[in-house]
Amino acid sequence: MKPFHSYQNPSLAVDLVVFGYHENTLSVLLLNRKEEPFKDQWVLPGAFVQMQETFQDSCSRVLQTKLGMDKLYLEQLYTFDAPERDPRGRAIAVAYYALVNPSKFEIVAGTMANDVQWFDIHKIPALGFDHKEIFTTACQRLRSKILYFPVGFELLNDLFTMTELHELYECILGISIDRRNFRRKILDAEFIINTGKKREGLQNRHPELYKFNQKLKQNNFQLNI
Amino acid sequence: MKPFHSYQNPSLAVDLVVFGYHENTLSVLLLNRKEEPFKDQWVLPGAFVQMQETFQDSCSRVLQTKLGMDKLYLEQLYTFDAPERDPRGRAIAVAYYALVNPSKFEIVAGTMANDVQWFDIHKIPALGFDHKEIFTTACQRLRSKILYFPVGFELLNDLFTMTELHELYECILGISIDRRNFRRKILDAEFIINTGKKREGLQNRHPELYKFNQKLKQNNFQLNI
DNA sequence: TCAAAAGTGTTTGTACTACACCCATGC
DNA sequence: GCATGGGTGTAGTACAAACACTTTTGA
Repeated sequence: MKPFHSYQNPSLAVDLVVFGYHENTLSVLLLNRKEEPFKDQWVLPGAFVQMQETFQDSCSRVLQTKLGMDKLYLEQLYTFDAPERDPRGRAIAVAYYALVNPSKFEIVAGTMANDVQWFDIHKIPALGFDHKEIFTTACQRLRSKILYFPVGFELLNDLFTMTELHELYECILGISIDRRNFRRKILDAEFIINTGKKREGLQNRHPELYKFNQKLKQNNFQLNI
Repeated sequence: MKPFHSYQNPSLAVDLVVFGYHENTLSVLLLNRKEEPFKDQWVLPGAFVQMQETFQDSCSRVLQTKLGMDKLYLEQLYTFDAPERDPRGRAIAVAYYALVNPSKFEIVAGTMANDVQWFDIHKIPALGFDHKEIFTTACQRLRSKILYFPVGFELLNDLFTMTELHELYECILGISIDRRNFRRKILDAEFIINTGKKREGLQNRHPELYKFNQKLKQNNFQLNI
């Protein structure tokens, strides 16, 4: 058995769409490039895949070194292969998306970028490479995923109120959802568990606190919203 | 702007799960390897991605040269990156799945394989590499895709009867579906169009012939079966 | 006692399920 | 005329949509 020929292989990178939710706004993390190509433009964070690394490893490395984050919800999105997507040469991008609670982390620009910032997903600037397309794909995936898997909870605190969850769904889906029907459906789906605790110290009635149901039943629940 | 460093990059291949439907059986195309690793074992067809090729190009090349097929329904599935998946070294596989009407093609083993054959998806042999996992992923994707996109029609002739379509859905989903409800739902979804023609020369009542609706409405229809 | 947000239940309509009969054709 | 498969309709049920009142809290 021979090892691989020393073919030339396309370069291989992971690019990350990191979603964060804060104060009723869904945001994505962008960094401003210090170097050509696309110097001083905003792009998705990413890194070349090292020979011994899994994609997950590469993603963790990006999140850790560039952003000071780690151990997030991470899911492979799609692999982008347009030959002209990188002016430096043939480059394949395996896109992942991550969900973050920004209040748990503090972003750090690192040495490789001018700046790192959260952008409201409705107000993102022009992006370098084909990152606009990757971003759009990620938004679509998130919207469809949230309907059949309790994925949004990564964006919230461990304990959250029904209203917070409701607002998150409205924000991600971009529609308004009847509060009472939403409650019934999300409880029927058994995505969440009532902890019995309440959030204290508010002006109004103290809302019940829920948590994500770790042991959720496997049968592909479809949340018809 | 500098070109890429001469990093060593993982080798990059496409692997194809080619589904065919014939005589009420959903099959997958496997080839028997002539060389190590996994010599004389069955694997999914695949090829290394050339520097100037898109993944689609690579897939077409596989289908054309190894199988004598081309221009099929083709969709990217997932990118597999386990470091040990290929004993020759680090190799990334971008998996695609394809849908074929086997009666339109004749498979050819080519020079690279001992044999190429259709296998009933319920009776596939042990597969080399991580191809079992790729195959399983493809089956799941096909099952979920068929419920919200008229993807199955690629597996049938251009004109087909309602019964043929019904049997195809039962076969792919592995469940039995009420004939009359199926007809109503598939027509409501506007996946297909009645051509007004009938299939002649049968022993029994001549069934109406349908065709795939090219201009189907975009609003993500969910076929609740 | 008032304002603001949280919790709860009912009615209505639509869509899925289950099911049985008639029709067309070739032998 | 009969066997075989193809086409059609309806009653019951379950779930989603629409909607309003009561409760809790702090000020």
